[in-house]
Amino acid sequence: MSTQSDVSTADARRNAQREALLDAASEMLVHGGPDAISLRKLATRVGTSTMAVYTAFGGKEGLISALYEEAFDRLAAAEEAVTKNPEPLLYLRDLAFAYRSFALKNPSYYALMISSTLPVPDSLRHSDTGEANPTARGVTQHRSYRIMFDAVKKCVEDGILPSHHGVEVLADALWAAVHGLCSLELAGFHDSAEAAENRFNVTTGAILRGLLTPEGRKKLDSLNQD
Amino acid sequence: MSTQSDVSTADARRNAQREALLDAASEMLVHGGPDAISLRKLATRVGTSTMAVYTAFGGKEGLISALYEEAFDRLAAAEEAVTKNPEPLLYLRDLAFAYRSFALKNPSYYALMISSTLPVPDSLRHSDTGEANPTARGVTQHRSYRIMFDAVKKCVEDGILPSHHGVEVLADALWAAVHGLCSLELAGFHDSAEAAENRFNVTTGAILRGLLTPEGRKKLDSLNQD
DNA sequence: ATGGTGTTTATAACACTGTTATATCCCTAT
DNA sequence: ATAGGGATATAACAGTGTTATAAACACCAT
Repeated sequence: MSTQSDVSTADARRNAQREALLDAASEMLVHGGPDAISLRKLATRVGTSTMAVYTAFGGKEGLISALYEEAFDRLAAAEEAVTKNPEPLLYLRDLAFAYRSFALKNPSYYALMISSTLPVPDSLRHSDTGEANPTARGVTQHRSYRIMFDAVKKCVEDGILPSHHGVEVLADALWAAVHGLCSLELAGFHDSAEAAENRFNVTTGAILRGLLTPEGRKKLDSLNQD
Repeated sequence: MSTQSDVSTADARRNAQREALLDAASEMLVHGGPDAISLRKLATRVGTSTMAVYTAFGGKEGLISALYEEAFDRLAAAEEAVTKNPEPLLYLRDLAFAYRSFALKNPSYYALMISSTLPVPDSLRHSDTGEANPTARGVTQHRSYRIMFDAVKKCVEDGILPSHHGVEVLADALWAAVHGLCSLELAGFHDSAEAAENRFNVTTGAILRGLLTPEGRKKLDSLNQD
């Protein structure tokens, strides 16, 4: 490691400190939410000054922007970890469940992701730089959205879901329902964990059933035989 | 008014200032979101000192808690303004649309309502005082929730929606979908206003269709004849 | 009407926050 | 080895919510 770090010591140290800041910030995020991230406390925890945040991220906004991107990456990783069921409808169901699991296991990250429901951290608006930036419109280009989109697309190609609505509308419909369900559950709107899970299954099942083509419904009924 | 104010001048002035603070705060909320509410600016705007907020609301938390309650009251008013269609299914559809209209017309208030998806302003947690407080569990006692709940209940009683899931699950399913759709739309996830509206109708229609009983589906098909 | 009492108010201080200016240091490239 | 440039630490600035203190006020009993 010593020789390797000699190649470009400065860049390595920069990256190391950048990740150290990100790690500490994410820990503070998980502990007390986005407001609990204080640049001063963060700096002292990492053993540097607040200026490090400005050189590495351009300020607090850039820092939480980086956390925001990491949240989407983690969600994408959770979705990618889902074994691709050959039955596209079941794969879609598994993806929805993976989304929920992510939200429940990473409530702070999830809250950060959806906290952009209006304030929109400013730095996340259509970056005119060509750089991929997971913001409002940009999210639809991110893997986390693309994975579910492709799964819906497959269902349309197989004739399970209709094509006249457009794939985007179908994907958004499922996304909206899943997101709404997770919001409710994280806010504490449930009598028990089992009740929340049941509600999730009933709702996602209903929205899929309501969108299905006649052929899709036949297939669903045959699957429910098991 | 002069004689009337003589009866209890102090209380009247208190209430007047309380509402003045609330009005100014709501204006600041609409302009720049919850973070744009500064107690100092609020006080100077109303023509008093920051202490007024502490005597009237117990602090900033109490102030936004009051705004939070007002947001739910406004939503309830918007729902109550919906003419009660004798066909419960159509009434439910109109309620959902009224919810969306409220969210689009009052984005700041709506953002405040759903901003409690996790941070939960602390003061809004299950107030052990018997006082009705629209928080997590408490919201289900609020009119804004009750109106939609009763509409769903009516559908169950009419045999349009099944009873084996329980009314709460059905109501939550619709609520979650509508909320998710509004979140997406307010975050800017739509190509045009018409596209967003279409997506809203498709999704809410699908989730209702997916939940319907066989009798309910017949009724829906007959309604779609028009 | 007047004096006492308790609440509401304004002022100022406190402990924070993010940001920025400045000056030092370290590292790299010549 | 040395001049130059970017990163850093220190400190100051402009804010924030909250709190202590003391004056003003309204009310009630005498």
